[in-house]
Amino acid sequence: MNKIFKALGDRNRLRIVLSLITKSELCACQIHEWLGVSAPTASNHLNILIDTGLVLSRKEGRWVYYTLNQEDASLSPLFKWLKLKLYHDESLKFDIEHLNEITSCSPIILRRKQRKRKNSLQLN
Amino acid sequence: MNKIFKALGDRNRLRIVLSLITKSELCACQIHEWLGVSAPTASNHLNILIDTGLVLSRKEGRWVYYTLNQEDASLSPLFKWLKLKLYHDESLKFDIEHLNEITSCSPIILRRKQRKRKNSLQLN
DNA sequence: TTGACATTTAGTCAATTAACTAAATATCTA
DNA sequence: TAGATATTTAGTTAATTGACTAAATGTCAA
Repeated sequence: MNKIFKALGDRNRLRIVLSLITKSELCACQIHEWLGVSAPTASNHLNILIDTGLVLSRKEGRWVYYTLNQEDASLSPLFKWLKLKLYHDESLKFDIEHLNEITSCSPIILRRKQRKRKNSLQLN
Repeated sequence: MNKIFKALGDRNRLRIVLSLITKSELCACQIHEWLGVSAPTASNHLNILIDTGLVLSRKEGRWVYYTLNQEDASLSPLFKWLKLKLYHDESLKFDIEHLNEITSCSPIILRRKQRKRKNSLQLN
């Protein structure tokens, strides 16, 4: 149980779980983009969440997709509480709304944009 | 919300909350004795729990008593989940059972015992 | 009123953690 | 098959944290 709280005690890992409550499935690059951290950092957080059993992953070629672990029934009261809290917290709702911009296109298109941005930064 | 998880992410603070789920009210010295940490360390943890709103305190002369914050209704699903988890976790139940030895006498008697122990250690 | 005593505050220190970059791995596609 | 690309692993570093001791605060009781 302590492991679960330790996992959710980090702001970015809590944000990942909240994003999966509202979006049900996201790929690594979407999460990394949304959190605003490097890909390795996001990967590390995701692995910690998987280790605690809060999150499940599914590999599809080069892409990895993440969902909440709905299979573990003992977690559902916790997820329910998180959902409730999310609805009542304006700043969290605002944070989550930015997800829509990222999920409005497919991960492939998102990645193309990310590369473009990176290249234009190198020109400066 | 993140503050709450940060608070419960520490093993000793989670133990305090679990002890208050089973004992409803405990004084600072009982908690300090049970956790097995110094009085200042226990005091610090208790203040963090009060700051998050998870715990309430009541001062009675030199003694300070702590309870769960049952006034905040939004916390009750969380406490309910903790209680459920506690019942299903053998190692936690075992840990909590040691509380009975500490709460089997009044805080005043407990303190007398603590002082006795400390004095006998200084003789060595 | 003085000394004992429950708790808190202040200050220090070692361990943990979360971030980053660089490099490795694995998979797709031209 | 070679190069591009999505993700992970390794290694480094700065910031945070949780523990301790010493000293301060506030309360009781002789």
